[in-house]
Amino acid sequence: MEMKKSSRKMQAAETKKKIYDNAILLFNKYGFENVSVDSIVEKAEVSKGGFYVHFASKDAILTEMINDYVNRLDFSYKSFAENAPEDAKTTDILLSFVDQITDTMEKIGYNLIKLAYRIHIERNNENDSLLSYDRELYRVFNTLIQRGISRGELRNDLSAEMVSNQFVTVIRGFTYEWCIRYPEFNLKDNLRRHFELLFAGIRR
Amino acid sequence: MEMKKSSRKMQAAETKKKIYDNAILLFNKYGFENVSVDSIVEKAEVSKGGFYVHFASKDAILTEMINDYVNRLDFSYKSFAENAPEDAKTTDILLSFVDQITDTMEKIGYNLIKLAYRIHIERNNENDSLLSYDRELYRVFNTLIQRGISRGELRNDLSAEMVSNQFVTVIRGFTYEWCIRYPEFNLKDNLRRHFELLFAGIRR
Amino acid sequence: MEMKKSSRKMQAAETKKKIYDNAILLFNKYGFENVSVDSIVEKAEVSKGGFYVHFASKDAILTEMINDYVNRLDFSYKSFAENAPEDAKTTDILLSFVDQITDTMEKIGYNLIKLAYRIHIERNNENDSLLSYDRELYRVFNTLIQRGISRGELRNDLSAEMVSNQFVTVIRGFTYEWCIRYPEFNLKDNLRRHFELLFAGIRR
Amino acid sequence: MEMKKSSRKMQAAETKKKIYDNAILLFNKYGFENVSVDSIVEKAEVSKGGFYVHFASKDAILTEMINDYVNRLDFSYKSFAENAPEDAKTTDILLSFVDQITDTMEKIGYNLIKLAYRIHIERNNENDSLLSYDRELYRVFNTLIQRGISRGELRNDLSAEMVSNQFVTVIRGFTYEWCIRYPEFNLKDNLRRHFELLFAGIRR
DNA sequence: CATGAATGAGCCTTCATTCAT
DNA sequence: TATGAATGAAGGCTCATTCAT
Repeated sequence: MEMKKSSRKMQAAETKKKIYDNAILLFNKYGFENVSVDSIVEKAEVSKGGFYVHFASKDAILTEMINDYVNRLDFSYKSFAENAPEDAKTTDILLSFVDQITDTMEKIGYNLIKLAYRIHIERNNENDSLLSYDRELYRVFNTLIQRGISRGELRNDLSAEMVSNQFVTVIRGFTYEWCIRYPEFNLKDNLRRHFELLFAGIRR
Repeated sequence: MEMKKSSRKMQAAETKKKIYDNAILLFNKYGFENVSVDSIVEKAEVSKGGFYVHFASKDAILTEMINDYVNRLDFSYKSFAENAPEDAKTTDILLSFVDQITDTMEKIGYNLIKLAYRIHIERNNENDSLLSYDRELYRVFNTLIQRGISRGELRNDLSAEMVSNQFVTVIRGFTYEWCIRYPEFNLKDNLRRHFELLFAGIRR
Repeated sequence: MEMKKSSRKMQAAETKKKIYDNAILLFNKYGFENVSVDSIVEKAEVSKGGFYVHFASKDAILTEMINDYVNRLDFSYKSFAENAPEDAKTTDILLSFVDQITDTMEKIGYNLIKLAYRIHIERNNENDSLLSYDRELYRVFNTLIQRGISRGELRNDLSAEMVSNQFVTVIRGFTYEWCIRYPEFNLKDNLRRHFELLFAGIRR
Repeated sequence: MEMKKSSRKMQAAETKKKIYDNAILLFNKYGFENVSVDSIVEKAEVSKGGFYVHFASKDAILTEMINDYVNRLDFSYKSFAENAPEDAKTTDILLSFVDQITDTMEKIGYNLIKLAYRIHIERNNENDSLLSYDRELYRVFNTLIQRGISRGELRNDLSAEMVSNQFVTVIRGFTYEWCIRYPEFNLKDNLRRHFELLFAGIRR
C-alpha cells in the first residue's frame, strides 16, 4: 500500500518532469512567447488538462526554471566560499572561483541560462530574483578582494566594493556573450583570460 | 506655392515618425511581443490602416529601428577612427574612444539599445547584423592596440586580436548590464573604471 | 455507466455537425468567400475557438464537404454497376442509371452540389478530385455503351469512348443548369428527355 | 483646342482601358474576391484614386465586363438570324449556328467567359442578365426548329420549345465543361459532335 | 490525476473607399 | 483628371485557461 502511493506520486512527478523538460526545450528553441501550451503538451505527450494539474500557468513553468537556475548557482557559490583554501594566492583563488562558476554554468546548460537571460531582459525587472541573487556572488568576490588587499596581494588604492561590482558585471557580460555567440564563444577560456588581464594590466 | 509641394509628404513623414516613436516606446515598456498594433496606433493617434501605410508589418518597425541603431554607431566609430589624435598616449585614446562610445549610446538612448539587445537574444542569431557589425568596433580597437604595442606603451606579450575581442565583449557586457540595471547603473563611469583597471591591473 | 463512456465524444460530434451544417447553409446562401467564421459560429451557437477545435481552417470544412459529396456519388455509381439487370434493353438501363444519378443528386441536395460546382470553378483545377472522380461515372457509361453496341442495340459506327464522354459532359452540364436555375429547372425530367432525344435522334 | 479636348478624353479612355484589362486579367488568375483594388492599380500602373475616377466600385468593373460579354453574343446571334441561308437543310443551319457560337466564344476568350460563369454561380441569380439574355439564343433555336419541323426535316412529335430549351442547356453545359477543362477540352468539336448525335440518335 | 472539448478575448493583417491636394 | 495618405470595419486564426467527465 505504501509502495502504491509512492509509485503514484512518482508517476505524477515523471509527468511533471516530462512537461517541464519539453517546455524548456521549446522555450529555448522558439522563445517563451512563441511556444503555446498546446505545443508543449503535444511534445510532452500529455493532455492539456494535465498541464494545468502540474503548473498553475504557463508563466509558472518559467518561475520554476529560474528557481532551479538560482538554486544551483547559489549552492555552487556557497560551497566554494566554505571550501576555499586558506593559504593560496588570492588571484589563484579568484581564478579557480571563476573556473567553478563557468563549470556550474556549463552544468546548468547553455539552454537554461540563455533562457534566463532572455527572460531577464524581456521582463522589466519584474522578476529580479536573478539580479538580486547575484549579491551572493558579489559577497564572495568582496570577501576575497578584501583578503587580497589586506594581505598586500592587491592594490590598496582600490575599493573592494567597486572591484567586486566590476567582477560581477564582467561575469554577467561574458555570459551574455556566451549566450549570443554559442557555441563558438568559449566562456571558460575567455573569462579566465579576462581575469588574468585584469590582474596584471595590459600596460607595460 | 512651390514650397507647398512637399507638404503632403511632410505630413506623411510626420505620421510615420509618430508611429515609429510610439512603437519604440511601447516595445520597450512591455516587450515587442506584448505590444499590439492596436495599442501602437491608439497611442500614436493614427488609424490602424495608417500603420500599414507606413510599415509593411509589425516586424518592419523593428528592422527599421535596428538599422537606425547600427547606422548611428557605425558613423560614430568611423568618425572617431578618422579623427584620432596622432600623438596622444594610446591608453588615453582608448579611454576617449570608450567615452565616445558611451556618449553615442546615450544619445541613441537606453530605450533603443535595450530593445536591440532584447531582439538580439530573442531571435536566435537570425538577424546578426548587430553582431557582425561590431567588427568595425573590433577593427578600431585592434588598430589602437597594435599601435600601443609597437610604441612600447602596451605589453608586447599580448595578442592584439585577443585583447580587442576582450574589449568588445566588455563593451557589450557592460551595455547589457546598463540595460538591465537602468537607470541606477552608470554606463560611462563603470566602463571607464573598468578600462582603467584593465590598463593598470589590480595586482600590486 | 458503461454506455456513457462515449457521451463526451457524442457531444463533440454533435457540435461538429452543428458547425458543419450551418457552414454549408451559409456558404450556399452567401458564397464561401462572403461567409465569415464569425457568422458561422454565431449561427451554430458555438464559440469561435470551438470552430477551430473541429476544423483546422475555414477551408477544411469545404474539403470535408467535397469528400462527402464524392463518397456518396461513388457509392451510388458502384452500387448501380453491381446491380444492373442482365437482360434489359441497354437504353432502358441507361435511362434508369440516369434516373438513379438524379435521385442521388437530389438526396445529396441542391445546396451541397451547387457549392461543389462553385468551388470547382472558383479554384483553378487546384482540387480536381471531383473532375477526376467522374471517371467512375464515365466507366459505367462506357461499359453500358459497349454492351449496347455489341448487342446490336446501338449504332456500331460510334466510338463508345466518345459517347461516354458526351454523356458525362451532358450530366455535368445539366447539373450546372440545375444549380443556376434552381428550383424552376427540373433536373430529372430534363435529363431523361435529353437522353431520349439522344437515343432516337431528332431527325425524321 | 478641339484636338486637345479630344486628346484628353483619349488619355482618360486609355487609362480606363488599362485598368479594365488588368483587372480582368487578375480576376481570372486569382478570382474576383482575391484581387484587391491595390493589386489592380499596381498592375495597371495607376494611382488608387485613379481607379475610382473611372469605376464607381470594384463591382462596377464586373458589371461592365458582363455587359461586354452579353453585347458581343447578342450581336453574334442577331447577325446570324439575319443572314441565315434560306434554302439550306435545317440541321446544317443549326450546325453552322453552333459553329458560329463557338467561334464567338473563342473570340470573346476563355478568360472572360469563365469569369462570367464564375460570377453567375457565385452570385445567386442576383445578376441574371446572362440567363435572361440567352432567351435570344433560345429564340433563334426555336425559329430554326419550327422551320425544320414544318419542312418535314425534323420529327413532328417534338415540341420545338422543349427542344430549344435542351439545346440552350447543352450549349451552356458544354461551355461550362470547357471552362473547367480548359485547354484540353475542345469546345467546337465536342459541341458539333453532340449535335450530330442529337440529330441522328445513337440507337441503331 | 488525467482528459480534451469549449471558451472568448485578442492578434496581425487586408481592403474598399474617401478626400484633401 | 490624377494622386496616395488615411480610414476603420472585418477577417482568419491563436491561445491560455476552465471544467465536466
